[in-house]
Amino acid sequence: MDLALPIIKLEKGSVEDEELTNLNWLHESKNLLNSFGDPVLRSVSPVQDLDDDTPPSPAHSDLPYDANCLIFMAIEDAPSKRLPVKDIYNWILEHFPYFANAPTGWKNSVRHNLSLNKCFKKVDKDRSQVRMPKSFCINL
DNA sequence: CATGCGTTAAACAATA
DNA sequence: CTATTGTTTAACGCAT
Repeated sequence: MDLALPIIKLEKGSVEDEELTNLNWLHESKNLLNSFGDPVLRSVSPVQDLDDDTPPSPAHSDLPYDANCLIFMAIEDAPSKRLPVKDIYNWILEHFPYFANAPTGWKNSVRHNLSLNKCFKKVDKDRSQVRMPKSFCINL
């Protein structure tokens, strides 16, 4: 149990950072949630494109991926590697219709993860730009 | 069987 | 004062 830094579990380390570089699936987005119309949509789609190390049926719950991963992706996708809480919510909502109106309290979970994990760090405006009061970024 | 991890709920301090 | 944001506990369920 050394530890060093558990951070996200990167498979074995031979497939480099797929998650970080594999954000190609969200490229322009915009028409990702275009096939709406049914309240029984399954979502969990943008990812089926990924390799396959995480099949969509780990006996989990309804969540396609861990909140941790979603937050990670959201921040990584950000223009400057940092996002305010509200934008994180927004990012998730825009990419995963699942959260549109299902669970109650997933936002709470997001905040919880942001605070709990060492992977995310809170930063203030520092001496950069004026907009953006506080944001989270990935703590490498 | 015990421990660790992730998720959810909820009680709150701190700010905006 | 209200709403949002941030931190922290505790309780479960599941995997190791």
